[in-house]
Amino acid sequence: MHLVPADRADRRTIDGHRVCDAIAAIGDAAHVRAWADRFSLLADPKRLALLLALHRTGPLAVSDLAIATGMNDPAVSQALRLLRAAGVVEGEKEGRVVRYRVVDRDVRSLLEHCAADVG
Amino acid sequence: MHLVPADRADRRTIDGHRVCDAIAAIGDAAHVRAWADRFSLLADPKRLALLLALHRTGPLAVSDLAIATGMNDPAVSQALRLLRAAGVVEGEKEGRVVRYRVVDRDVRSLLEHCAADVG
DNA sequence: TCCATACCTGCGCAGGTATGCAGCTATGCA
DNA sequence: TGCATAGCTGCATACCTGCGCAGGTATGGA
Repeated sequence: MHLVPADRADRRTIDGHRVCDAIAAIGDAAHVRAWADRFSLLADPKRLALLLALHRTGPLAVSDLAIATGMNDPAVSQALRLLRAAGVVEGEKEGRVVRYRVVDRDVRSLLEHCAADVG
Repeated sequence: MHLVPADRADRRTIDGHRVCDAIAAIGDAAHVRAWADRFSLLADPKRLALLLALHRTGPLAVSDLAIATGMNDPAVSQALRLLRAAGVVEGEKEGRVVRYRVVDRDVRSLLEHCAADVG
């Protein structure tokens, strides 16, 4: 197995075969980037709080989210815009109220995972 | 249940009781922050690649990680310093070679989770 | 002693991102 | 028609973070 790209094939290795294993372990760069982006969305305490609230109590209005998290309305709106653009949440309009919910399967299971150790 | 803090108790709610549910769902602020920090460590493609390599192929030397990921040595070293400070990885020195491995339980299961959908 | 290797650290730059404020659109009600 | 509410957007600022470069420390061998 010669998985080391040509541009760095001349560099000295410590454990030669392990480098190839590592390259195989990392896999596709696009895949890694996609997951990094996903983690990035959860990396902000405000956004994570919003997502936890949405995930565990179901559809919630923007201003209710603002009250629950202590954020102001525009901040909530902007966070939701980001999450909406990434396909993580979706909003349903009912009169002048928009209720959001989490729709991304992977993010949902990550939220489960991080809510699990609360007890 | 009156979980809404005093400083925002006067604000109008859409679904009053759901706000309290949401606050309960979010839980302790320190806990949310801790998880956000964890996600933050995985939010960079380079760091995630390093962690995937370490997690799936076991202890690896710094320069081997550099070759496997295409990063230069200082970049790898700096990323590992961050992860070490957070208690995610640990390095074992053997002569002049330092081999790192992932030691954080939660991060390990997150890595499993994101490696799972590769197939 | 001298040198090469393996790794670490500090510094500065460039790019991204959160945050607050002001203002806008749209809906519902009188 | 007029007004209040729910939500969205744009902009400016400050901050954070990744990244490369130069240089430093420690180990091993000649």
